[in-house]
Amino acid sequence: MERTQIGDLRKHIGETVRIQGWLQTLRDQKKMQFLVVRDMSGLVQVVVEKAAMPDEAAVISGANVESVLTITGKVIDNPIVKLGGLEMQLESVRLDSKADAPLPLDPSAADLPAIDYRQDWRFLDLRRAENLLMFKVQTTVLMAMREFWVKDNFIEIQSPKLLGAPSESGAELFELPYFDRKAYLAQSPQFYKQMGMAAGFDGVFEIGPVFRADPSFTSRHMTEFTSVDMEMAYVESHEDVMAYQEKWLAYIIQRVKEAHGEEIKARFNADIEVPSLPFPRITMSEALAILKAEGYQVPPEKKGDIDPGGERVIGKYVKEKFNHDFVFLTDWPIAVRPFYHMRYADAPGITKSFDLLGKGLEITTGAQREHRYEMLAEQASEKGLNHEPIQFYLDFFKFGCPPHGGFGFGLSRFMMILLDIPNIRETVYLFRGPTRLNP
RNA sequence: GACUCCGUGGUGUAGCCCGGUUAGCAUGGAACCCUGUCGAGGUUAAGGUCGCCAGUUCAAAUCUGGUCGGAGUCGCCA
Repeated sequence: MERTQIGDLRKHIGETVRIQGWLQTLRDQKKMQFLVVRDMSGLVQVVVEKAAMPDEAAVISGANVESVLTITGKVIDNPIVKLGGLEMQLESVRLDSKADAPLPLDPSAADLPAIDYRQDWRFLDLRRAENLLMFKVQTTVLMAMREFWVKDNFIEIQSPKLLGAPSESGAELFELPYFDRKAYLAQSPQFYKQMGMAAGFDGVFEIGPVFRADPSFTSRHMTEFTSVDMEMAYVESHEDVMAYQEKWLAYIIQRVKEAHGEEIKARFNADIEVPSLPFPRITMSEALAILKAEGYQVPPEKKGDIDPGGERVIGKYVKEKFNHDFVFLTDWPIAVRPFYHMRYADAPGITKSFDLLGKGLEITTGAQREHRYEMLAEQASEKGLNHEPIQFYLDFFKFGCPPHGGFGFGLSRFMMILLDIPNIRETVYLFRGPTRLNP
């Protein structure tokens, strides 16, 4: 008999079907057994009259909660049953995998253990309905991203994560032995996605891991995370990149709303709203003025940058003033931007760059890139960078490279703001941080 | 790297401020009971020398110092 999804049982009233899943609850009474069985699609109550089937009842009595069962039985419409108004009358049962008792972590318990403990038992934690939904949503997000790009003839790339030389700063690179020399884990696909521009791919994107050796202990940092990166050719300015990104994001959110909006509301109490276009844009000098007017003191050593507290204030300001969850902060001073960001011809102290804040959280950095070899080389020197390790990169711009721009986007940070989840460790399959390498 | 807070049975917590009887509660696990239960219910017993080390004291979960672990904020960023 084929397996029936529990969520589809309503279509099989009166039929005998086969379900497979976890024993979530067992109420073992003198004459009757009531079991709640869970699969990815839902929950169902299964009833057993002990006297009628003593062998089956014995198997069930010996199975602990979270054991995996295969059950056949007849689907009965029964409005008295609180769980979906239907139940299955058991005909046969097979114990496929017995769970030990007690469980270190009960996926259906009302109280949640601390996040550190849950990470130790992540596979059990992931059995929780919230987490299943989280990854269903993430799958939809990733698919929508690809759909949007593929429709626009973007090329998907996989750039190497093993690097031969520290490039940009080097401070946050993980170093590892590589045969008889050293290698480094990529902290960004930045240079390699720009190579796609020089390669004649008009648009490229990459969704893949990046590694940052930052000893950051916050609710929004990881040492390994999934970066969503894109680069597009023939832009006139960073405005073209922002205009693209906001359409892209609105499409993704639209797809999430269609596929999961109601369930997200029920499980996370988060409203999925498709953002209006265009997103508000605020230049950095405006942002600093707004913060001043709001009475927020940016630490003086920030030199034109904004600290996380300031970003939250800007996020709140934009919500109140424009009723918008997103805001582009544009035109950052060169001091706080990398050498490859293009600068304004008429204002060389300002880059044609942006950050995207979602609900006050930084989820993207983007810019038009400097594609003129001489300018780029000069800006690298100005930042005190040795040309030798980045010469392969500078070469991209020596033999014809279209003007271009792009962005990097934090997948898990986006999941945080989408589902109103305060800790990034909740939004990632397995968390990696300075003190977390297992499981 | 800096700072703040936390560390009590498997899990979540009360007690800590104002040291002093068997460290309380909930949940989970075990056994038994229970005309269909549904956050099931009932009874019983079990499970902790209060992260670790040292100190103060007649006496420390409680006060002090150190140490380890965790959470968070900042720096850095996605």
